[in-house]
Amino acid sequence: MTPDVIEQDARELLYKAQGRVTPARLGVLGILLAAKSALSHQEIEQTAQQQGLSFDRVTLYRALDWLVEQGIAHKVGGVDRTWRYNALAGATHQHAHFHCKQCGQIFCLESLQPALLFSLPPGYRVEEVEVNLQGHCPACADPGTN
Amino acid sequence: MTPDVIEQDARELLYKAQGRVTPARLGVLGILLAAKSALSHQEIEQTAQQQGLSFDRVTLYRALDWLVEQGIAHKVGGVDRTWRYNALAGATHQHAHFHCKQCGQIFCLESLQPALLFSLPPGYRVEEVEVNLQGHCPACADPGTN
DNA sequence: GATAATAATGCAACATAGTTGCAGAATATT
DNA sequence: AATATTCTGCAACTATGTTGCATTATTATC
Repeated sequence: MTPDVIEQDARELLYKAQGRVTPARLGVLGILLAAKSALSHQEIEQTAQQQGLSFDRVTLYRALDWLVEQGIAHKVGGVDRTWRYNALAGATHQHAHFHCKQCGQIFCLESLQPALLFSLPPGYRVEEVEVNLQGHCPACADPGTN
Repeated sequence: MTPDVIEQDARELLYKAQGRVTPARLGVLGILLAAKSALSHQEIEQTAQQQGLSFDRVTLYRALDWLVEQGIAHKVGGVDRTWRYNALAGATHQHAHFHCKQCGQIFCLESLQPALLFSLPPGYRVEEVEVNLQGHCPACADPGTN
């Protein structure tokens, strides 16, 4: 995806939601769409700066919250206890996340889902599932293949 | 378990570890041993106050870190992105946690473990697993039975 | 294209979780 | 009882996240 295509995508997504299309939201959503893994607030801020964008820390928090509210982005709790965000392009809400200990990236594992529940003790009513795996991602586990 | 038995247990565990037996460590470990679920730093501090114990916030952090280092306690990341601690009486390290939305308690689910890994994409090397479930615990889901 | 209503932004200040350095106090060892 | 070592408490600090409010930008309407 080229930058312009991403910007266009971001713009469309924002139009569909009820709210205003602002540079901050466009920028943030663009960054999320371009990212291959979930980004922390800090990573987003840095990327924005590299792109010449600049907005307040608070604005970023609010833009992210808003994107999550609108169902455009996804807020995931990583192993380091900070929130990360990614733009879900039609992904289901409940899926596992893999945190690579080496490169630090977080990957969504859409496939790892149904195997979970069958040994749950009786009486528990499960409403949300969070699965965080840690280890080495394919690229870091076996650098030869890339 | 009565308070004295717990204190005795705590004392023994501390003796076995290499380090000093201090009131703070005894108190903290006692609280953890008496708890049915994983406690946050804040909850431990409150409980300690109720018992007439008093130590600095920092001391508590350090005591907890030390207990974790010694393998006496277990540090788990809850859904609210804060750390919680519990004294693991022979429990395996890798098990799921259940966070009750109503009573806020966190339960360890020792049974929920082996079903996890089989649909993982190839290439990932998993070294740690964190499973956080949210919902209603048996007591809150069906108050009649208690 | 200008105007008005509404919504988003920036700033400052605050809240909470957690960390670090260091002097003084407590523990274990002899 | 004296010593070396290790904890503790204090103060200050960092990082993450939140709130209130005045200012600015967006969008719908004219």
